Amino acid sequence: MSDPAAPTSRAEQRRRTEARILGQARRLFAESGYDRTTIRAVASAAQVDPGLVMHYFGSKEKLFARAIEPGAPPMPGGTAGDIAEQLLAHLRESLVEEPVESLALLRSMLTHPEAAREFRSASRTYKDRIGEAIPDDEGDLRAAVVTAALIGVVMGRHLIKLDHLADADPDRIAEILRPAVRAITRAGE
Amino acid sequence: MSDPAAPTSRAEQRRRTEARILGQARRLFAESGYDRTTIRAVASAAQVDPGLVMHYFGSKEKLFARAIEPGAPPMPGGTAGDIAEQLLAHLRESLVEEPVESLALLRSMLTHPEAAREFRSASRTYKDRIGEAIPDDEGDLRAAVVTAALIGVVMGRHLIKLDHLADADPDRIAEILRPAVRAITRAGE
DNA sequence: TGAGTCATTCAACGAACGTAGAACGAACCG
DNA sequence: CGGTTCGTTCTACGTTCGTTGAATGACTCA
Repeated sequence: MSDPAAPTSRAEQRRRTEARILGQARRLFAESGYDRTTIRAVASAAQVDPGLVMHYFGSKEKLFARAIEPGAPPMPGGTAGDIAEQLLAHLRESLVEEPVESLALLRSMLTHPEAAREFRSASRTYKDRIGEAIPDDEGDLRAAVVTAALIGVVMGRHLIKLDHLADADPDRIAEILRPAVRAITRAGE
Repeated sequence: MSDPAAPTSRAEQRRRTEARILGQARRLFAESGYDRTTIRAVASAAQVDPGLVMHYFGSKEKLFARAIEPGAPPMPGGTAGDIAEQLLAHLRESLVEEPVESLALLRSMLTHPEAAREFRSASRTYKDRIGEAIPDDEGDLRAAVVTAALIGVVMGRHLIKLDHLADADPDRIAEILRPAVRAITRAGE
């Protein structure tokens, strides 16, 4: 079986298998959340033995941690007006395609304490940056409000699949939200 | 029949026990979600045998259904401006005290399919009513957007407990959101 | 008072899960 | 070529859970 076109070295094979497992884990965590996603199901989806998943990732908890690893959300900056536009742009991106790692985290954060902690700390720096740019003595609160509201919209579309929201044009949604986001962040005041 | 000193009739006792179980179930479902709340934990919290919970409610699924039974959310109506104010008033209520039944539903809707279905159908009539009042050819979308955004805020406060949002004054939050809600619902245009 | 209803408990089953460790076989290396 | 590494599978253990059916004992009512 001399196959020059298929360089299946052992290290390479391992990398591929691990990536396949992690990909299926992300997909399943995003679809069903932490508790309802079993190691067995991930292994089966990746066409691998459950024991192998344990061997590579150590535990279900560690597999989950890897699955929701930072997607490095674009840090906003600039004036309040700039930030408002950046928030809307980021929202639009999150609406057009499903950000699998983010959805895995969002799906699980209400039921899995570790996911909740991860999300809180991830959103903290994000919000702080926004809060600084808001010319108001309650900038932090405004930052939290706009963050929560936008997350609600993303969840409503991808996870809850609310009517009219699940299949609407992302540009229209962003358009509708623009004045709202600008109002909350006090852009242009 | 005349037992003034012993208010413990059998029927009465049963009603109380059932109510105690249901109350603890609501609390635990709201705290931990469907999957992480066990029949055993509910029974233990209600100081009762797990078998009794089954005997009274039939199954965990049916217990959950009872726990999230409609809280009859106030149906909005009137002009777009009226509705915006009603939404803000309802939001304020949901921020001051934790609406346990609603939280049980919200906490579980991302991971429990039945809860998701229940939430979608519950929010449907709610959104429809809002959509009708919005003077716009995309009123339905605007209704869905404002609903999702407000849910995000309630979740951010009670379930995720975002900094600055979890302990802020409900009136301030409603105040910050007023122009946003009015913009999305096109109130006063 | 005695038979029967019914609230409640007890013990146990079967399934599913995370996890551990032994075992196999092919790729690697000297 | 022979030994070793290592990717991978197999089998099984212990726990937890939803659920069940029999058993208990106090209340009800004729």
